[in-house]
Amino acid sequence: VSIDASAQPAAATAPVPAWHPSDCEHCPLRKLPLFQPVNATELALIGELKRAELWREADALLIKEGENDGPLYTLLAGWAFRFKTLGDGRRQILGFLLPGDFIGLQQKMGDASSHGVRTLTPVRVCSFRRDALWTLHRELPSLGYDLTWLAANGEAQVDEHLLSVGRRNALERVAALLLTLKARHAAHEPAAWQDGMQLPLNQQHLADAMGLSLVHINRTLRELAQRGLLHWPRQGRLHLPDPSRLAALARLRWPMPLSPRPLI
Amino acid sequence: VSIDASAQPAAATAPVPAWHPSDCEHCPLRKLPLFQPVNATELALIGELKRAELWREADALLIKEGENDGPLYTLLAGWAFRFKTLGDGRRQILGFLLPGDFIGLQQKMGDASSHGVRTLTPVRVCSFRRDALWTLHRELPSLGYDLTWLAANGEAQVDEHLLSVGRRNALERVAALLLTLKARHAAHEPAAWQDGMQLPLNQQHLADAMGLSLVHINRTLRELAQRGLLHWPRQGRLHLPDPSRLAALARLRWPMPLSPRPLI
DNA sequence: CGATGTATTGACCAGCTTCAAGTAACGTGG
DNA sequence: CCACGTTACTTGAAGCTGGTCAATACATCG
Repeated sequence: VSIDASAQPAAATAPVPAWHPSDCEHCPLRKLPLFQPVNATELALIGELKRAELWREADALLIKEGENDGPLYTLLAGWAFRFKTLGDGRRQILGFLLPGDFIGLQQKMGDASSHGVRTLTPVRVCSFRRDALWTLHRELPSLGYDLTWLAANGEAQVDEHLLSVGRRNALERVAALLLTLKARHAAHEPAAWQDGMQLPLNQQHLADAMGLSLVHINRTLRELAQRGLLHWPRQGRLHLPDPSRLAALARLRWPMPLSPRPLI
Repeated sequence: VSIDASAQPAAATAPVPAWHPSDCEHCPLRKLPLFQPVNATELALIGELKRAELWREADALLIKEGENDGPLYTLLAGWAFRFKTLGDGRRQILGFLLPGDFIGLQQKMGDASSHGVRTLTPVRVCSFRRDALWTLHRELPSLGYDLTWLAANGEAQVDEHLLSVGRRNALERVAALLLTLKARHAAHEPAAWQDGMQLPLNQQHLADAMGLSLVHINRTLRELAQRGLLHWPRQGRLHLPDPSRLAALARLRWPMPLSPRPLI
């Protein structure tokens, strides 16, 4: 996929392009069982609040760390991650963002603490008007409820991640992360199970997500491979031959329950 | 403070006691600048949804891990903490709850992942009706917005915690945690700065929060004390003589900005 | 006074980090 | 088409941070 992102104006300065709310109806994401159905009224309001559909290249900064009035996005295609930085270069990846995830909730709600968002692949996003959060609540409480749901669900995901980093050892951490990503990925491409999944991460990303060093991530991956729990050829697709055994190692429930989520 | 919690019926089975919404107006928490003002309409709705005011003793389980239709509380007085467990006894404390914090948002929003809540001190809580979350959104979107704010703010707090556990060393972690608790505590008792703060935690709690062992927490505290950054006599009040130096050690912004939060 | 929970300290060890070097894959320009 | 630069991955050796085990001190409470 070759994308020239510079041809796209930045979100903040872009003139409002021709946009038809009806495009929302054809959003292929909504057809997935991963997402809750919406009624026509809700769909119409979401369409109204939409400002533009944008492309960004891989490794692009969607939201700057520390920014407190950043943009509001829904990720339509591609992967990204949230992160925080410690000033001397130490970086902690807080979580990964997959299609359908809402981006920027924290930025809009108080300036307390803030994180950055960076793309992992070329990405397509919906950008929303700055006042969308409040409008959604005011006009359609059901969508306001969905926003609370998304925020609470986001916290639950970070909770689980914190459990890993705080109390699991390296093998367990990597097992838990890869299984979680596999489960979330499978909800988008149920067909791709057989030939493994294309993970757009390198070992540095894994290290920064797990609070480990790059070197130790490498050793841990090789250990998992040696135990027959993982095949991940260079630049190739990730295979997890025995998810149940991995889940037992990580003390993780498997299969992982994924409840249908709102898509805004 | 001597409290016999067994004299109070469990929340789920309690008959609705005599309750006057006007009590909400006199809630001493609302007088603190930490909390956003509410108008009469909002106050009335909150009062309506309130079910009871309950006491719990110290070290009581407010919410069981794994429970997915648990109660909904606002913490009125006392401290508590959220935690997750790994099955073989390993426990990760996810965060600490202080008066004004809303408890149980995650439990109500999907069953994905769940955590427990345990009190640190004797505690007074408001319990809400099960459908309060939806009613708040439907009847008063401004309160629905507040709920989203609270959920997003909760995620931001866990984000910061995850940064500590993932990328700070033991000294930095403890410094960051104690400073954060000091800042939050000070918002409730601005007067108590001089003679230190009463922290209702033991070293095991610190260890489980920071992803460290009990022994290493002890050594870290003594190291901080030796550097003159901390005085914490047994069972006594915690003094942080030089918060700025602590903050520099932890690479934390100081003074810590605390924006006014909604109180529901 | 003994029982219990919490804090403290030492000795030893292991998991993980750091440093360093080497290999493989890929894109670019000559 | 090859030389080269760049990036990601791999591996070894050494060392440090933090874990485990175990014993002791201290405090509170019945």
